[in-house]
Amino acid sequence: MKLATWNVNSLTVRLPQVLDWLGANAVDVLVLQELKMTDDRFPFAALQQIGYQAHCFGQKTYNGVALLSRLPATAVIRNIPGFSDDMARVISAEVGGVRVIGGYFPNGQEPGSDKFEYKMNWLTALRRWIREELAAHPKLVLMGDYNITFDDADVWDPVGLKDTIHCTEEERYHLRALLALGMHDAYRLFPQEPKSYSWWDYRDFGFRRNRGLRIDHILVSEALKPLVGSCVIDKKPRSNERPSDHAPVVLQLVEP
DNA sequence: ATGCCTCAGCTCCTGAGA
Repeated sequence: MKLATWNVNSLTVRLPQVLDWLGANAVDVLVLQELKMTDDRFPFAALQQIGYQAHCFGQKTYNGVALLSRLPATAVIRNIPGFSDDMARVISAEVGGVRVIGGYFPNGQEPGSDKFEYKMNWLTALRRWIREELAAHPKLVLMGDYNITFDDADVWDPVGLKDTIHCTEEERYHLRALLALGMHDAYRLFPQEPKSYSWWDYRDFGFRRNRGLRIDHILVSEALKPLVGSCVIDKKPRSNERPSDHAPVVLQLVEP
């Protein structure tokens, strides 16, 4: 079973690239972030034609997430139960015996801002919910655009970007707290090239100079950890014409 | 350089992203 996450930064613009990518990468589940479209514009038909059913949770202009799968997805939940939120950031479902959660974590803008406080509250609510979900569904994957780096290895300029958004101790505390629930950063279960990132700024030739951050993550539960065969960042789509600024991250689960 | 790029929309500028 292959699962992937990709922040597409507008599905309207990126749909052809998503269809191409799915044609070349036979994943079973793909979660998307930053659709930037309402549900009535979601391309169900185009995805169905290439063998994917989809559940979406859209929003005008900002945010918006979706879960695509070959097998039926059941018990679909939108956003974090019990956490009132007017932004569409989370979609989750049961697929092939695995609880799959796709999330577009808040950006946070700047430490000390209202948006940063919202990010902290959102992360606290997420963790409370994930703790419950893990108890009910031991085989769980939490993936998406976390908008947080784990440590300096995830940052192209750890000195210059110290304590800036995505790199603060407060944000990283919440990432480690998810690990403390028994989750594992699938990417770091394997040796990886140094300076591996999942996002590069559009400005100043960020991708060409590999000035990036690793902020898109796949966390797997204890029960799934032994089944993780590989976890890779696919940098190819970042070289497309009109690319998303994020690359897809792909997880391979093997049979037990 | 409170910009550099990209996207959406109350679209020829602004807000937001990261």
